[in-house]
Amino acid sequence: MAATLLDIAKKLNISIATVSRALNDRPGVGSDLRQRVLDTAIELGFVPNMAARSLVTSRTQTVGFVIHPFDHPFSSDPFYFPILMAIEVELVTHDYHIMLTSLNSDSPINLRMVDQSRVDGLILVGPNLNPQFVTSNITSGFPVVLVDNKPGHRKANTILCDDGGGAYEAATHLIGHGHTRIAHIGGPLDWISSRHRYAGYCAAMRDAGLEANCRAVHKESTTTATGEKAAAELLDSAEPPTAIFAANDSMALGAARAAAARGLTIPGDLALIGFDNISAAEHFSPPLTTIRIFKEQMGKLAARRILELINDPGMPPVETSVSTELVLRQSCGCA
Amino acid sequence: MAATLLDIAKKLNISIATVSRALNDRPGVGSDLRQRVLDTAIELGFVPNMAARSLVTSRTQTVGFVIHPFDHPFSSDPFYFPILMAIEVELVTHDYHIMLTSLNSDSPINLRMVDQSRVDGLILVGPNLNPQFVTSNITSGFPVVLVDNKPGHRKANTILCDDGGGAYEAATHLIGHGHTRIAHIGGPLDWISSRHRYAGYCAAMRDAGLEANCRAVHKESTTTATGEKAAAELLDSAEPPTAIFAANDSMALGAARAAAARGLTIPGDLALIGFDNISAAEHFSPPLTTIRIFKEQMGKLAARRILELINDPGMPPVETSVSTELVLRQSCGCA
DNA sequence: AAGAGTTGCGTAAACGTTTACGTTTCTATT
DNA sequence: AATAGAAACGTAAACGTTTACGCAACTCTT
Repeated sequence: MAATLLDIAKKLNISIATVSRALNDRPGVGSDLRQRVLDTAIELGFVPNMAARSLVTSRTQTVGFVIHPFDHPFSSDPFYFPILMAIEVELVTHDYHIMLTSLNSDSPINLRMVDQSRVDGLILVGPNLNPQFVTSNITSGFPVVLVDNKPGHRKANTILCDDGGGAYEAATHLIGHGHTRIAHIGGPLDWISSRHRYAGYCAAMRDAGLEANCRAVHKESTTTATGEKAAAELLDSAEPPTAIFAANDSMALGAARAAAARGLTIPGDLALIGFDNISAAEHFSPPLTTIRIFKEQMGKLAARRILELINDPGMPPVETSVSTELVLRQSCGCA
Repeated sequence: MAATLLDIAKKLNISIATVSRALNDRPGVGSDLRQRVLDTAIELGFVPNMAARSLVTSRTQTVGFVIHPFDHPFSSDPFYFPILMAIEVELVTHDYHIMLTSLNSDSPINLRMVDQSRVDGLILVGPNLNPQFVTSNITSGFPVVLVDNKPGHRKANTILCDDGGGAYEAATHLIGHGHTRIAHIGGPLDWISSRHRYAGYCAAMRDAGLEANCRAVHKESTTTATGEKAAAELLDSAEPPTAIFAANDSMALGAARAAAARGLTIPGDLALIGFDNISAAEHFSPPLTTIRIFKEQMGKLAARRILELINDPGMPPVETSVSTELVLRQSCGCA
């Protein structure tokens, strides 16, 4: 059905080699003939067959996007969807496609996608991927970039947001409102983002001389329910905090629930800042102050990085951190 | 690097044809030899090269997932992400992969994905896809299934949720609470889901003898802001409604804002029901009564349908509707 | 004007499968 | 025991590209 190189060649009484050269503008074909090839190519609606091409070039012009299927770490909002779409938009401008695969903890370490040589590179997303899987891939020499994940022991191409900086800014802002007993509700400490956010919080407290007041509780999940539970522990303790910085918006909303259950008003009795800027944050009452993550930017950078690696696999690893933004609303105590 | 059929053949002193037959368990190879082939295949870590295979079979074992890049119709929650993941999970059990592509309104009608014969079928998702693109694809004979979309004039393989039934149940529930002046805030009427939800609402009113009280406003977007605007119009009118059924949760939250701005309490002065059951609905105060959509089920069905079509392209089109569920919380007036 | 270099094109092999068609060997029928 | 048929395996072509190599016909130097 679809036109092939041979169809064009026969129509012009030339060889398929010349046709191929003309279409891939490689040297070795006269400019007049080249033009005639181009013309009849569009006339016949020619589109190169990818299977044939990649059989000989061993290039597929496809990158794999690997994600944990139930991975909505810092919110029940699908966190990674905007990143995925941004990657796709960027890749498509370079004639690349994206192949999706989910990988839960008990999946085999090897991806069929790469074994069958369906992809030229891999973008691994999220902190919940099997660490053994991650390291085995980044040491394989196969082009890999990590998003929101980072192996501790080895350099890798990584795209993160500035979790530490964002957390520092959030905590500092609460300090600026006059709070001294500021607590932190964090995520699992084996997530790089949780560690960085916690570290940013600690640094801010230290720089303000409030080191002794540091108070953090880390849970294994980051849902609203666990946020509520964590806040309950803090609020029911001997010296309850007057402000809470939660590692994500969902937990911040949970904290607000715990506060409401104890008759505490926000931000009067308890100031609150989250992280992520999910859609619910804006519509909450009071509207939730939070840290915005530029996910589109992260996706774009991930896409560009993987393309660079594919074209030059020898490049040394680079870690990239995208800045965050404090978005002020009312839960922190601002007007 | 990767082992090929020839490697196995040489190791066993047989021909690649026999190896291929053994691995694809086709007849024509003795059971003892077949076993030895299987053994050395896993010994050498053989994985068939997809490019070579699909070059000769013209099958890629891949389906394309097409989505409008800024398509988060019934909420700012990425609506289609759970559907996408469910499709992937179902396809992977059948050794199929999924290739993602975004298609905005000004994209060319033809998908590179299919022209380059990278996919065996297409799943088109969402109401915002170019209608010309949709119809040109479903008439092409190429396997296509639609999700949350349906061409008016022609039969197609379609997966919808029971928008009409869900809306009917929502409106009927409000009527059960004693309301008579129930308004509807709807989405764009060129979306099939908007039309069905509107129709369900109308049917419920009619069946209750409240036909004369029907009152609907449709906007071009479905964000919180437009929900607020629509509710404002309704609440500021001569005979304001005592209950509102919104076509999605985001608009319902907007309506709650408009109510709050007018000093109206929920559900006392204004009862409210949404649609979708987004995460924010549960954490809103009061918690939002809404209609739950079984997106995972929709994805699973879409995946199965496309596989059926790929294996038998001649099958007559089937329209599937997944039932919805009323989830009762407080915004409707329930305890 | 003879040699060297360049340009334009064709020939053919290669990528790793699947599969139609032969050929041999085995089993079953008479 | 002779023959037919089935079963087991090999040969080779095909899928649609890319690309190394070869061979002309030019263009340029001296």
